[in-house]
Amino acid sequence: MHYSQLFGKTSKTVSADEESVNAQYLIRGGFVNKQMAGVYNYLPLGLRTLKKIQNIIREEMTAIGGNEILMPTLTQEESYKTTGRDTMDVLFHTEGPGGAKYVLNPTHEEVVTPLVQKYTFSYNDLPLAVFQIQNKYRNEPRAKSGILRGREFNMKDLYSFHASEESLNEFYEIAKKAYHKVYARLGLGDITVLTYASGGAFSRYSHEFQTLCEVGEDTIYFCEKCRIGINKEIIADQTSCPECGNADLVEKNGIEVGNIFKLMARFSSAFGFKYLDAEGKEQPVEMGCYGIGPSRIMGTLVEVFHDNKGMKWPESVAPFKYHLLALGKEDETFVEAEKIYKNLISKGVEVLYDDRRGVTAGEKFADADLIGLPIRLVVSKKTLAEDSVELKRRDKADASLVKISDLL
RNA sequence: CGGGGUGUGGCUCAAUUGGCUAGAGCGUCUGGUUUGGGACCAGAAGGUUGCAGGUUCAAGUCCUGUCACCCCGACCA
Repeated sequence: MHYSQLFGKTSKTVSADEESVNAQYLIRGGFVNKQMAGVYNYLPLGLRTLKKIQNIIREEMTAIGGNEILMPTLTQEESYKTTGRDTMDVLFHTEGPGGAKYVLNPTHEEVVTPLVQKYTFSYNDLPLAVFQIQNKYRNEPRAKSGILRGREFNMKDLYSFHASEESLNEFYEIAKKAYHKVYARLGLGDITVLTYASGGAFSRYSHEFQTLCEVGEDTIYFCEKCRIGINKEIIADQTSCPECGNADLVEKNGIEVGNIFKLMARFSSAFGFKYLDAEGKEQPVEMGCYGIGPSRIMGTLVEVFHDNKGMKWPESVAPFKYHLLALGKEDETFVEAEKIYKNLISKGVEVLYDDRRGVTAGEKFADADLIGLPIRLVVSKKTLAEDSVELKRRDKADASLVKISDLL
C-alpha cells in the first residue's frame, strides 16, 4: 500500500478528553475514528488489524469444530420475552411498521437457540458448535476507555449444544485450550490468565480470560504458582487458588478479554429445545457460550504494547509487516524504493510504503513510530550509496544496513 | 443512573470585572527555500462560539432548559 493512497491520516494531537492510551494512539494513528461515545469507524489500518485478530480467532474456533455462521443484528422483541431478558437495561429497542418491536442483539442466545433447534432432533445431531463474528449492541450507561468498552463492538461468540453435561464439560475444556492458543498467537499469552468468575445460577464458576494490565478495570487475585486468577466479585466465596489451594494471592488489574460460560439448559428450556435420546425419550439440551471481543482485543494490544512514541504491534496482527520509508528529494531514491516495494509485495510480503514527497524525514519517522509496524525499512541517498536499506525493528533501538539483494 | 468537568474554524487551545472587526498554533491551499527525527519564509481560505430561549445599550462570557463529550462511581448474561 502506498501511504499517499491510504485513507486516514495521522495526527499530532488528539482531544485532551481522550485519556485512554488506546483511544489516543488509535485515533492519532488513523486506525479508528470516533463517531460518538462508544461507537467507532474503523479506517483501513484499524480494519486490517481487526481482521487479523478475527482471523486468528476464526482459525482456532474452526479447529475445534466450530461452524461459522452469521446471525442478524435485528431480532424480534418476543424472543427476549421468551427468556425474560426483554427488561435488560442494556437493550437497544427499535420499532418497525405497525408498532412491531425489535431489539439490537447484545448477545445471541435468543437467536442461536431457536435457530439450532430447527435443525436438531436427536442425539445423533449433537454435540454441535456454531460461532459468528459480528457486532453487538449494548446501551452501556457509560461507554469508556476508547474501544475497550463500546456501545457497539465486535464480538466472536461461539455456542455449543450437547446431549449431556459430560459432553458440555468435555467441550468446555477444549474451548478453554483453544482460547489459550488464541491469546498466545495474539502476543498476549504470557500476561493473559484464566480467571474464575461468577457462574450464575447453573454452575459454580464461569471462566474469564484476563490480560494483566495496569489500566484494566477488573480486579483479580492472582496465584503466581498456577497463573490462575480469581475475580474480585467472588473473592468472598473463594479465598484461595481453586487449583492448588494457595491462599497467598496477589491483587492485580486485568482487562477481560474473553469469557466462557456453561449455560446448561437456561436458554434451551426457555425455547423448549429438546432432543430424543437413544430410547426415544425427550431430553434437555445443554449449552455453553464462549465470547471474545476482537475490538476490545485491539484496544488491549495498544494498552499493552506501546511506548511514548506510539504503538508497537505484534507481527501477527500488525496491519502491515514492513514500513518502507523513502527519504530525501532525489528521484532516484523514490524510483529505487518503488522497486523494492514492488519486489517485496510480489513475494507476498505486506508493506506500507511511505512514498510522500516533500515530507521531512522527521515527520516520516514520527509517523512510523506512531503506526508501529514491526519493521521499518529506510531508503535514502545514504543507504543507496551502500546498495542497502536501513532496517530497524520497532521494539529495538538499533538499526542496521542490509544489502538490497539480501533483503529480497 | 449519581457526582465532577468540558463544548469556540478540520484538529489542539486563547479571549481580563459582560465591551471594539472572536485570536494563535497545527493542518489545508499558493509561491519559494529545505530534505536522516514533526524544518523555514511569504501569502490565502476557513467561525451564525453545541442547540433553544432569556437578561442587557451590549453575551463566547450571565441565567434557564436541552443535547453531546470526558473522568470517578454504580451497572456490566
